[in-house]
Parts: sequence; structure tokens; C-alpha cells
Amino acid sequence: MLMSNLFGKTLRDKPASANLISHIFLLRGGYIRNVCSGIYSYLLPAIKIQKKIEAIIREEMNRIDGQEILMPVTLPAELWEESGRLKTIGSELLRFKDRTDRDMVLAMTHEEAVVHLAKAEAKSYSDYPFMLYQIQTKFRDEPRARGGLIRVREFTMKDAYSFHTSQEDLEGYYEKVLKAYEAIYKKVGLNNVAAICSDSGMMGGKVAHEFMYLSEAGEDSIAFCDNCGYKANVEVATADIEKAEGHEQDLEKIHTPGVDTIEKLAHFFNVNTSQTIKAVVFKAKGSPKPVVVFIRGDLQVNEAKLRSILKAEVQELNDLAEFNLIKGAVGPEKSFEDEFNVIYDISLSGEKNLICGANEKDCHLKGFCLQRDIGEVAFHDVFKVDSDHKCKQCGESLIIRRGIEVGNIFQLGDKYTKSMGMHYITKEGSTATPIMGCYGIGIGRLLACVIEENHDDFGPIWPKNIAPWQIHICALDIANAQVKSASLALYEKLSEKYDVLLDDRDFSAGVQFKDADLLGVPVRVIISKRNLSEDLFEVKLRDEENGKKMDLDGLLNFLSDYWH
RNA sequence: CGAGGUGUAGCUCAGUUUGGUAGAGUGCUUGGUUUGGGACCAAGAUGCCGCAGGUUCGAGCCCUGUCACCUCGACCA
Repeated sequence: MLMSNLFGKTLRDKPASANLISHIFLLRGGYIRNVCSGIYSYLLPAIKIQKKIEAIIREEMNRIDGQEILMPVTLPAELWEESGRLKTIGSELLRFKDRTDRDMVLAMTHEEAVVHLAKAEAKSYSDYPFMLYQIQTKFRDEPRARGGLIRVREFTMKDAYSFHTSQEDLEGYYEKVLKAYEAIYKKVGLNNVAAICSDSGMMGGKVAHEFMYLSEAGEDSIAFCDNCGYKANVEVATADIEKAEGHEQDLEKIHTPGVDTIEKLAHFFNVNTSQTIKAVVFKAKGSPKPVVVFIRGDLQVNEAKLRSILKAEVQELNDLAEFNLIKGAVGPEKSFEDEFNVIYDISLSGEKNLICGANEKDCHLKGFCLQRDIGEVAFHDVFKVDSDHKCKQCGESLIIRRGIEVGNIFQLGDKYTKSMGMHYITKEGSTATPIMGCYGIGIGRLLACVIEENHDDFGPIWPKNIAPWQIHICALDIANAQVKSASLALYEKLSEKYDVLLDDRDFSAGVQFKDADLLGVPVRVIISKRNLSEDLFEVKLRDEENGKKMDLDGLLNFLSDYWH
């Protein structure tokens, strides 16, 4: 490839719309261009990298007996009706009608499509197990795109689906996928990835792992115990809060937006406001009753946990007026539970940790004992783990780190096969429902994360396996006939074995070097009058400060060694 | 959906206070001088000042509405 023919320009300035390292370099280097929020065009360098990432993924998927298929992006809404997700998924699923007024969707994931495909083929136990995967466009109408390729609305995803006749078989295969994923991240040059237990969210199912690239730029929070290895997304993480330090000493720091709420709720318990308990009120989608969560004063409510207990979307309420709480709608003859969906956090279950009420404007008092003052109740784990909490397994302090989700794997069970009526005949001749796993990797996001992990001040430093080109030749002063002929000769020679980019533009050394940095090719060969006068080529590796001079044979040996 | 911010040349941004001929740098085109970390000189091209109404003799600037984009939150395979 001649750089004079390469479509797309590098940018000198940091684009105003970008703040994240990967986003800045992707724009500055001419890898991607924005079309509208969360939707990008990919230019040649990004395509070349993406294809190499895809090749690595294909290799690993094939290794665990995956079969590549390709399903459509456009699906009839009936399929989603069957699984029930047409209703349960909100506006992130793009819906539209075709010319005959038929309801259609743009697939954001392909469980429905793959079950539709598989149920017509896999009729016998002997057809199982099998795994199908594709690398294909997904559309998710995200409420807010962010960070360049980190969070987009249209993207390429590898999604895989496995089908099994037993939970044991699924679990065994799930382990294989987990290993394959670890191999993929390692091969693309992303080392700082942790597999952690996660909330299965809208996908359903029980066991799920997220692969988190740990980075300050991350959108998720993960609780780690560096002592015993416990790790979990804060959405599902738990801790030994009885051993939390300092929650009593820190009382004055505790901020409670709902103090007003607490006071107004207090009389239902026949306690005065100096003994109230921290209460946080939520609205649950589809339920007329407000949800009241009682929790220790130094803890926050984890809305993800609450959502999974209630199996409904929740939204915190700061204004209770709309629920007639205060207007006497609840009299002493009615119990609190009649009017509210009450959740007691497990932080209230210990005798020792007597909680907290509001006596001053925005803090809690200790001295409230739930079991003594209210009576026996059931408790749920609804609190949000924080960094001063102690690991439940070993008692050491937990650390909260940020992460970007670069993949996930789920044991789906029969959620889709059952709802969509997929069956097979067992060895004994009876009918059974297969169970599924599903496994995803967002490729663009992975590419962006590789930049987050591999860059310097001047641009990305692409790992060998996914670099857009193998060798980048800088021809300094190509207007000089000697430089020109030497550059073209070397370009042709190296192109026999390698994927080479030749900067044949008559630009100053500085411009060529800056652009080369932005393209991040691992090996740079510099041809100049100065080097030619010694009959030498200069080789500079992208991740090293200084170059080395060598003759043609030395160069060829070096390259064949480097790219074995 | 909640809070905040920004829309002026391909890109980065000034100009808006106090209404009066549309600006700079960079990029682009041409010619010349240069050639080891975004060189220099000269000449050029490039704008529905996001869009729509309104006020005014006159609007990039004031008013109203609207759209888009960015950040934080909410949501998220």
C-alpha cells in the first residue's frame, strides 16, 4: 500500500468530541469517522485491524468446535414475540415496519434467530451438542453512546450459541469457552482482562461471566479482593458488612437525600423521628405499590440487586407526593406491608448493628434495632458494595476498580428453547427441551481497548498480531531520485513476504513520523539520503525509542526473525 | 429520561458583553525554497455562523422554538 493512495487524513488537533485516548487516536489516525451519535464509518486501517481480530476469534471458536453461520440483521418481530422479549425490552430494540406493514426489528442479539434456525434441524439427541457462531452487525439503540467505539449503537459482534442436552454438558462447554476467551484477549494483546461473575440482566439464565478490561476509562465497577481472588461486578457483589470499618464514626458524613422521606415514614413504625431508619423509596415498573428499602445508614441501595429481586425496572423517588404517603392514605389499622412493597436489607439483620435514624438534617443515628422495634422480617441483599467493605471469603478489604466489558458468556438454560418450543427426541424416545449457552465479544470495543492498553503520547502501538500493516517504510525526501528508487525497490522486495505501507509522500520527516506513530505499525524502516550514503537501512520499532541501522541482508534477517 | 455544556471553513477555535461588509491557526490548491520529529516564502480556493420563526433600517450576536453533538447520571448483550 502506498500512503499517497491511502484514503483518509490524520488530524493534528484533538477532536473536540473526543476525550478518551482510544477515541482521540482513532479519529486522529484516520481509523474511524463519526456519522451520528454512536454510529461510525471504518476506514482501511481500522478494517485491517478488525479483520485480524476476527481471524483470531474465528480460530479460537473453530478450535472449540464452533461452526460459523450468518444470520440476518433484520428479523420479523414475531420471533421476538415468541421469546417474550418484544415486550420486555425497551426502546433499545429498534422496531419498524416493512412495506406490507409487517412488524420488524433490527437484531440487537440473536438468541431468537438462532433458536429459530436450530429447532428445525436439531431434532435428535444425537445432533447435540453443537455451537453456532457469527461475526455480524448488531444494532442497539443505546440511550447514550460514549467514548468513541467503547459504547456505540451499531457494531460488529461475534456472538456464539451452544446447545446441550444436559446442564453438565453446558457447564463443561462453558469452561471451554471461558478458556477460549482468555486466549483471544491474550492474542489480540489485551492483558489486563478479568473474568468476573455478573448479573445476567435481560439475557436471563443463572451463571454468567463478564470479561472486564480494567481501565480508569471503564463504565462498570468491579469489587476485587486481592487477597483471596474474589471478584464481582458491583451490581451483584456482596461483602461482609458487619466488619465494615468506620460506619459509626462516619455518621456525620452520611448524606441522605431522603431525610424528608424518613421522617414521613417514621410514624408508620410508631417511632419518633430521632429513631427512624434509613429508607429509600423506589417506583417499580408495573407495580402500583411504591417500594421502600430499609438499609443501614452508611450503605447505599444497589438498584441492580433491587431490580433482580423485584424483577422489574426501578427508579428512585425523591418526591413522595405522588404516592399519597403523607396524606393519611395509610392509617394505623393498615399494616405497612399493605401499602408498600417493603425490602429489608441484610445489613439490618445483625443484632449488633443497630442502625440509624435521622436526627439532624442529613445524617443518621445509631440505636435503631429492627428486630426489637419492628419484629421478625425477611432480609435481602440489596446494599451496594463499597471500597471499605470486607471480603466475605477472607475478610480483607475490597478494592473497587473500573472496567470495560469486552465480552460475556451466559448459561442461558432453557429460557429461549422453552419459550420458542424447541424440542428433541431423547435416546429413550421421550421429548426434551435443550439448554443453551451464549457468548459474545464486541469487536470494535475490543479494538478500542487494545489502544487504551497499548499506546504512547503519539498514538497506538499495535500488537504484532493485529497491526494494520507489518512494516511501515518512511521515504524521507522522496523527490530525491536515489531515495525514490531505493524506497520503491525495498517496498517491492518486502511486499513479497510482508504487508507493507510505504510513505511515498513528499512530506517532511516530522510529518511522516507523526503519521507513522498514529498508524502504530510495529516495524518502521527509514530510508534517507543519510542512510543510503552508508548503504544502510534504519529500523525503528514502534515501542522502542531508538532505531538500529543495518544493511539489506541484516534487514531481511531481522524482519524474518521478528515476524517469524 | 434527569443535570450541565457546545453548535462559526475539512479540523481546532476567536468573534456574541455593547447588533453595522465573516476571522485566525492548521489543513487544502498552485509556484518556489527546504528535508531526521507536524519546516519556510508567496499567491489562491473554501462559510445558509446547526435549523425555523421573531425583533430591527440592519442579526453570527438580541428573543422564541427546534434539532444535533459532548459530559455526568439513569439504562445497557
